[in-house]
This record gives sequence, structure tokens and C-alpha cells, in this order.
Amino acid sequence: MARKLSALDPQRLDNQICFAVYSATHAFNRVYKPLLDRLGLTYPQYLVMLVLWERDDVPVKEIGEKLFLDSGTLTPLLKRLEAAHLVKRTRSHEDERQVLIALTPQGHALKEKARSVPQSILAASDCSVSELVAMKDEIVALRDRLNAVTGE
Amino acid sequence: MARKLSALDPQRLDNQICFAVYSATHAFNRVYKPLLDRLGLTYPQYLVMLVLWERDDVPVKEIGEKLFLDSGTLTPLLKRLEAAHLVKRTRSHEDERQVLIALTPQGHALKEKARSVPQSILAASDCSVSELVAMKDEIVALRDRLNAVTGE
DNA sequence: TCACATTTAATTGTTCGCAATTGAATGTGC
DNA sequence: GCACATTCAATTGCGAACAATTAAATGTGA
Repeated sequence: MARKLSALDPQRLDNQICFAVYSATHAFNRVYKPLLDRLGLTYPQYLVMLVLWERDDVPVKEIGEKLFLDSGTLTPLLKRLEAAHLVKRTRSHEDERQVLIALTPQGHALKEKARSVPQSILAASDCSVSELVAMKDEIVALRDRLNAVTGE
Repeated sequence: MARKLSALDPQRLDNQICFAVYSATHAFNRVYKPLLDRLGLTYPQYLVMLVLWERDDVPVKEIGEKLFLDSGTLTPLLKRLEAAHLVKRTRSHEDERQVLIALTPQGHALKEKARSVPQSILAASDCSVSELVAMKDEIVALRDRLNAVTGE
């Protein structure tokens, strides 16, 4: 009875989906850490590289929209990637307000070295691909509903 | 065809469950922000308060185990909660290594003001309770499998 | 008892993440 | 063409998050 009540108490930590998501993010980070250390990347830097591996020469704004991050986060991060010789930052000629991010040859080459990362994560998840895809789709749908409330 | 290939590419951002979880965490934070601002709490501080509202006079270690956080994160956070007069930090008499965290009367009182937070989140999720519970359980199970790999 | 390991918080240094502001470039309405 | 608003990146300041180290208290084995 007491157990049943607490299982329904919305103010209990264990009942909060947000904490589940929050703590899962940290758990993922701990799994990614040793894999990304070998590439010399942090997880947010890895996300930026994923964006650039899909499409190169992208304005900061567009990276921000894809990753839901702003310039306050991206500007110093991109400067660190530039210092690591993985990207180049140049002002756009058409619109001088924009800074375009392009991969260096080293940045391109890193994609090959990063190819094994997703399967290592899959292995650590100890879960079938189809289950993960289903979960991912549910989480993305939830995220998008939350973003709709706060206006993006 | 090309579309189908990219939908299976494990190196694509959109196919990564980790990014889904990562971006959902930020989406949740943006929804929580205005609600917690009224309480004078950040989200991690709110999590610590949830722990203390369930059980008071808890060592830092135990808070860390419940939230998967270490002293490097918790020590300064708890000092800020103490500065806000929500908790008190005292060395344990039985074991001088431990610091016990106890709620102040203001800390206790804040629980009432925080009571409406979960239902606001539920509303923003635009999702039934049972769906959210099912998702939460799946995410927790995934998190625990990931934590098992890295040794907690 | 005494050397040694373990436990617990605290500290230091680096990197995110975001709010708020700034400044330059661009777009607009008249 | 010119005042005005908007857009974009950069900056500043604060609060996580974590690795690595430190220091004190406690536990353990000989």
C-alpha cells in the first residue's frame, strides 16, 4: 500500500522521466569517453564533427540548429576544434555576419577513425538495433513536443 | 534508395539514440527552467532537493549514488544550497569523514511550492502518464545496462 | 600497536550549456 | 537614402560535470 502510493508519487525521483533521461545522458557519456579520448574529442565536439561529416562548410547557426546549441556554447568549442586542426573558420563572403565551418584534411580523415564508435555503443547498450531505433524515435518525438512548448 | 541507405547509416546524427537522449535532456531543462526559477533552484539542485525531501540528513556520498554525481559536482552545489539557506552541512559524529546534509525549515517548506512542478512537466510532455512510465522504464533499463559496462 | 590501504569530501583545472549583452552586417519601411 | 529593426557570432558570467589530486578519518593485517 505504502509502496503503491510511492510508486505513484510524482514528486519521487524514481518516478521522473526527466531524471531517467538526465542520468542516461551521463551514462552514455561515460561509455563514449574512452572511445572519444582516442580521437581527441569530447562528446559535444564529436556531435559537431558528425554534422560536418554529413555536410561541410556550414555556418555556425546551422550547426546550432541541428544540435540545439547556441553561439555561447559553439564559439569556444569550434575554436578548440580549430586549435586541434580539425576545422577552419572563415567569414562568409556573401554575408559577413556568418562564420563558415569547414573540415581540414585531418578533420575529414578522422571520420574513418570514428567509424567503429557507433557499434561500440551498440554493444554497450546490450540491446537490439530495432529496439534502440524504436526508443530513439519515441525520445525524439517527446523532445520535439517539449521544444514546441518552449518555442523551439 | 539513397534515403534508405542514410536511414541505416550508424554514423548519421539522426540515427543516434545517444543524441536523442542528449537533446531530450536539454529540452527538458528548457521546460524546467522557468518553473525552477520561481523556486530559486537549478535542475541539479532540484534533484538534490528531491532526494532530501524523500529522506533527510543524508551523507554526500548517498546523494551522489542516487544521482550518479561525484563530490566534485556536489560539494560546490551543496554549498550554494547552504548559502540559499535550504540545507545545512554538518560533519557526522560517528564518522568524521562524512558530511551530512539536512534540510532547513525553508528547505522543507519549499517542497510544497514545488508540488506543481511534475504536473507542469507532464502537461508539456503532451503524453499520457502510462506512456511516460513505459518510456521511463525503458530508459532506466538502458541506463543501467550502460552503467554496468563502465562499472557503475 | 603500527604500517598500509580504503573511504570520504574537498580542491583544481578543463569543458560544456545558457542567459544576457555587445557589435557588426544585413534587411525593412518610409 | 536613411532611420530602424533584425540577424549572427562573440563575449561575459555563472553553474554544472568530471578527471585527477589532496588530506583527513577510518579500517585491516601482521
